[in-house]
Amino acid sequence: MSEAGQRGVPTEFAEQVLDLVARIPAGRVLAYGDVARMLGGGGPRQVGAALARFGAGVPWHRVIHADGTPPPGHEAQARARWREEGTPLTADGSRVRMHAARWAGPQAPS
DNA sequence: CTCTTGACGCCGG
DNA sequence: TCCGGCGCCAAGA
Repeated sequence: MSEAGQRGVPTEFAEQVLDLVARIPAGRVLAYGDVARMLGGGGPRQVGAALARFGAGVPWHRVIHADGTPPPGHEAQARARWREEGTPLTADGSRVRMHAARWAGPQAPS
């Protein structure tokens, strides 16, 4: 009841994913594979699965493909948010400049 | 226990 | 630059 869209019970790995994604500063992004590596487990697919099921309460639009493209089924939503937050985008604004927008991690300064 | 699926990533054409 | 195929790992049926 506190959270909507949450199906079933999240695994511990899923909770770690949500926690890290919630810490990503506005205007910055992480790739699914980046999140998996920072948590030190599973793989990019597990991160995507966690966000697909429990990502309703976190800025999931800050987690994208390694090449800077948004997740299927939410391209328009993600692009709109990037524009709002001033995320570094390509000239056409269709994808994120990973090299510039990639968040260093929870320890790195903003 | 086995098979299929999936908000991915990388390489080759 | 775009498209397709293969590899990885865990959850679900």
